[in-house]
Amino acid sequence: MTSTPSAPAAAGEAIVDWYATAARDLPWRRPGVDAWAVLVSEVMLQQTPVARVEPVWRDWMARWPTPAALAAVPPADVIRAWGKLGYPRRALRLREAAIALVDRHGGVVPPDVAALEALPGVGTYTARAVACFGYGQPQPVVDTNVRRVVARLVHGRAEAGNARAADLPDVASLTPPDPGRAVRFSVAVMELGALVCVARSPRCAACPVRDRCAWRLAGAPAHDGPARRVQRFTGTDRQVRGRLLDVLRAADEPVDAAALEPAWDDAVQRSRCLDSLLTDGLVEQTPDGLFRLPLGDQGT
DNA sequence: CAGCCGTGGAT
DNA sequence: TATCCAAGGCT
Repeated sequence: MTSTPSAPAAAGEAIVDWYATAARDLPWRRPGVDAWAVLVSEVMLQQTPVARVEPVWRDWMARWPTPAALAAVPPADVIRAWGKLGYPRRALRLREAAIALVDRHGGVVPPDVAALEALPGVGTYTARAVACFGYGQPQPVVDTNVRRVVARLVHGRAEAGNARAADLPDVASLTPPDPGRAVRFSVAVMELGALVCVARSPRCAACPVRDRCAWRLAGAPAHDGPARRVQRFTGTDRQVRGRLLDVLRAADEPVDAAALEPAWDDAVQRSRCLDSLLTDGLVEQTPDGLFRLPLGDQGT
């Protein structure tokens, strides 16, 4: 005897069916892509759009197809290969994760969420994404897209709040019971948020669950809570650090402090940012006081 | 937990 | 031109 599916579960099934027809053909989703390749893609995709990640991911996977391959190269190589994806500390953490995989996991990406979360640069989202997309586990995967879909579809709100533990049960309530469909649901609901239920101008006409969406049924009310503050960039240390790193990425040889002056006029801020880059391990100083991207062991 | 950590395309 | 915001993580 069959029980009537709950309304949320029916919505989840509809989202899985939609994905079968609407999914993008992204390289890290293709058959045969292993968990290491998935992990690299997920770290690169943290706060960086798909279109900018694709070519860099291809380069990385060609150069470093295994954790052991990446673990063997100096930080300077991964910082350069990271290019302009942004947040270059992610590149360092990915290399550190590769080293941890070699040291503690036999050079293999572990399949369990707890072990994944223990890796540098791998948090709640990324650990579950790797377990689900890399190993086919029916894990709830909650990113900014999923939280926005849930906010509208389930709660009738225009925008999601900050990430909370309560997001996981919300997503679980939508997830199909069949394990295979549950895995596809995790990627499907992200895709729905990325392509249809987007932040600025949602394309509700193309939405497979528009008739069940609590937000639309409520008349698509505007966001009522406090507007989430957007981070400034111009003039911040983030910009200055980026400029300094630009100079060092382009330099074949170590450079002196004078070579970094054109990167930013304010000497106080420039110095502070250089210090922070040294602290982060994105820059190192040679014995004679010059600056370069870190060579790690092979620099000595 | 609020603030910080890059970058560039779209609006 | 200014603002938004993009598959988060860390402190």
